[in-house]
Amino acid sequence: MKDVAARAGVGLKTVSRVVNGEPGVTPDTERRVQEAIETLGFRRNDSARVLRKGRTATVGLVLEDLADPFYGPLNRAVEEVARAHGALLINGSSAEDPERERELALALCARRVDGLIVIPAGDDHRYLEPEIRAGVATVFVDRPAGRIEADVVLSDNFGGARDGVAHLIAAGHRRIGFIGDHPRIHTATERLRGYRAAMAASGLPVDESWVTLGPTPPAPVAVAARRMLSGPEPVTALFAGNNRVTVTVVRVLAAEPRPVALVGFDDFELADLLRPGVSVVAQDAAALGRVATDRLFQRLAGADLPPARIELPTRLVPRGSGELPPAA
Amino acid sequence: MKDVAARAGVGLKTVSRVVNGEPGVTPDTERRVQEAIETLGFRRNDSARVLRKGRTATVGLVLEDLADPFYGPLNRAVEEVARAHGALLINGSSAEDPERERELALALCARRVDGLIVIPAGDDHRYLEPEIRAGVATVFVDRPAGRIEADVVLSDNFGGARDGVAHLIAAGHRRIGFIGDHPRIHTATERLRGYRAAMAASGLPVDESWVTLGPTPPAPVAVAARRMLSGPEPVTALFAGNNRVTVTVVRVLAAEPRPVALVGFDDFELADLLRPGVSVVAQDAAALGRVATDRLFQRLAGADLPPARIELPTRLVPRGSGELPPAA
DNA sequence: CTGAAAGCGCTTACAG
DNA sequence: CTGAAAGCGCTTACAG
Repeated sequence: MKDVAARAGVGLKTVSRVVNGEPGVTPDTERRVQEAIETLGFRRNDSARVLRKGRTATVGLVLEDLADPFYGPLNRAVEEVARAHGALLINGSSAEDPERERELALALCARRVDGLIVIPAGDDHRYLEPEIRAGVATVFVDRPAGRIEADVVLSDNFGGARDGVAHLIAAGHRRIGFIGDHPRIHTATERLRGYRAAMAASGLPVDESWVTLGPTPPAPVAVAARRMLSGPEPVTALFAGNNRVTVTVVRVLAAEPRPVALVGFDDFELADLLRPGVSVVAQDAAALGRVATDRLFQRLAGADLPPARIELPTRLVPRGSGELPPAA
Repeated sequence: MKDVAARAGVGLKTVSRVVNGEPGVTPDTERRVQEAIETLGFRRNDSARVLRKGRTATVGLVLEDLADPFYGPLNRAVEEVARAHGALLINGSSAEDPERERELALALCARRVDGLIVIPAGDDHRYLEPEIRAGVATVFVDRPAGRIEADVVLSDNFGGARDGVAHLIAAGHRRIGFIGDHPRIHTATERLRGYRAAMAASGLPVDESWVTLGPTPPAPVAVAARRMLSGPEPVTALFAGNNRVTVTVVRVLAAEPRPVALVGFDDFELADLLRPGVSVVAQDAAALGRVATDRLFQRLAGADLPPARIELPTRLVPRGSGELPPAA
């Protein structure tokens, strides 16, 4: 910038004005500065700008896995809202590891992101307290923060699971299995709570062998599903606790001799093209991201809001698998 | 940092040493500094650090759509390699708009990312020349750069499509349709070239009504597919030019009275669970991201490499739909 | 082992 | 309409 000023024969401030399109520069001066910028190949350094202005126009997003299709629309929605506010997005995966979540979130804070959106992997977020106090707007999505007061935007996991299980009960099922994520994960326990509530509401007992919470790679989920489907009193329907589980269960059911009813939490592409179509409790991932980021920018705009818990409704989508009657 | 130094009764440089874990500080001094950091809630400002050091330890990624499942694994692979080198990832979607790609790429450069990975939407990247000259390592992925010399990592689009179409021909088809993306997109024309090569190699004529290149939302693709499947001499097989097209074609075929063979470019989840399973030409999206980012960090490490074109092989995955014989 | 001075490239607050 | 001075929060290069 100094070089540009020298070459154009003007002061630093004038170059700054031209670069930022500020008023108060003669057309002639502006032209000279522009020329100098071109010939010198000048490119403004935003780091220096940030250092002076305080704001970075950057939002950080910590999610579980950039490759998980569930987070794609959420990621994109956050980007779109950020873009509408002129901000860029730095994001990274926690890989469901609390320590990695922490490192990533703190690295983003050190870069002075204006705001932080976190899909929590851990259950203790007190490490963010100094950052929040220092002015980093923070919103949690999909799961609540642990041990701190903060905004959270999530789906109605309890109600969605309850409705999905009630749907299976309405189709005549009495022995219904539940396969969900690790109990450390809030959504998993909420959905299990919904399952129990639906069963209780219909006066149905729950045999604890029908319930599994644990890691959701294909192998252990398949084992759990097959176990529930064997023995003298197998379940006649399954409720899958998330999209990863659902896909594995569909694979297991394809190899079963008799039809087994299935409702899954989370919608997924092509669910309607399978035979039978897979009935799901759909949540709106894009809306989660949009609402969270809107909230973030409200805070950045100076709104003095108390920490809120915003719950988005889910939607039951019947497609066939959830309407199958119990096998004789 | 000044406050910390004052409170600990040391110089600025000593605080800097402690914060960065540099040697040459007495344990006692270090303790005093640490205490001051804690009580004052000091957090290092990386913007200032960057301004001084020159490197930002940040990589920028411009892709087409953060929500597209094809790019999820690529995105994650880039992140993992960057993370292994201690760098964070800023990314954004071009939405297949050349102007938006340009804005995004230049915004990333203004933030002084160390390197840039671009999945091109446009076909003229001369706007990046000053940046590359100024030292921004740049690698293109999935599609080559336009009008500049630069590294590019892509799949063997020509060979993959040729093999896929040859596979359909081997099953007995002679009238094969091709539905691909907009001709502005390099992968689309390469795959079409593969289609034509396979047809020519078997001495089969191509009726131009069997070929459509254009936008790939569901509606126009469905129209094109239905058109090819109607009339007195309908195609008996379809080659779908990418995963978006394949999904739509599967939907159209589900409503067709007679079986139509299908091979799609790009693999997708659940392709094996559909009936028939969808045969595809699979490319390794994660490998694309990994190889590109490795190349980027080689450049950042100072390797003096000429611009290269790295082509990754594709793999034909037969699952049923591509092995269907022509309907009688 | 420790620290004072200069500078990274911008913007802010002023003065002319 | 224009510009000189000070400063954002660090690190570098040096001296003690």
